[in-house]
Amino acid sequence: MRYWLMKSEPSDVSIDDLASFPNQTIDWYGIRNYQARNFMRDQMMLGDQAFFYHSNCELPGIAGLVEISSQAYPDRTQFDPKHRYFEPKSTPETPRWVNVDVKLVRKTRLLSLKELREYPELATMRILQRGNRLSITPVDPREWEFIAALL
DNA sequence: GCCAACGTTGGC
DNA sequence: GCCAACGTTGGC
Repeated sequence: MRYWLMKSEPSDVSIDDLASFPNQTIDWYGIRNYQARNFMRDQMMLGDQAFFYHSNCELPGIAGLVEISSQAYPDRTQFDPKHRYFEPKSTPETPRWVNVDVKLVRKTRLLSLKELREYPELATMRILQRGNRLSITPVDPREWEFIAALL
């Protein structure tokens, strides 16, 4: 089992939005970065755990715990010409983008980015590195345990 | 809204 | 295959 951190803009999908969805589950659509796609396609397994992270908002930080509840499959939004995530180069036979399903485990307190930066134990986390933009990143098990104990 | 950092595109 | 230009991300 692996651990992950997955960013979402709360103006798009917040932790409270996720809690309100059927089965408290969402298809993690809209990933248009090859590295993040490959994580979902090649490494994510059913039952993997992830932090749900609020990004690009007033108070960025970890907002909840989620788990991976499906294998990767083609992202529906790439086929919809009217969708902002439309991908003209994708066909149903050769889809370029995939997503997994993500299910809420529980909402947590907001563990802010500012607080995350205060712990030397977390200094090597990808999310804390300068210029980091990757929206899905692996989390080291030791970092996972450390953060989980703070929530 | 600013802007640094990064990923992608496309001409050559 | 290089790399300049461009678009996006995301903290502040």
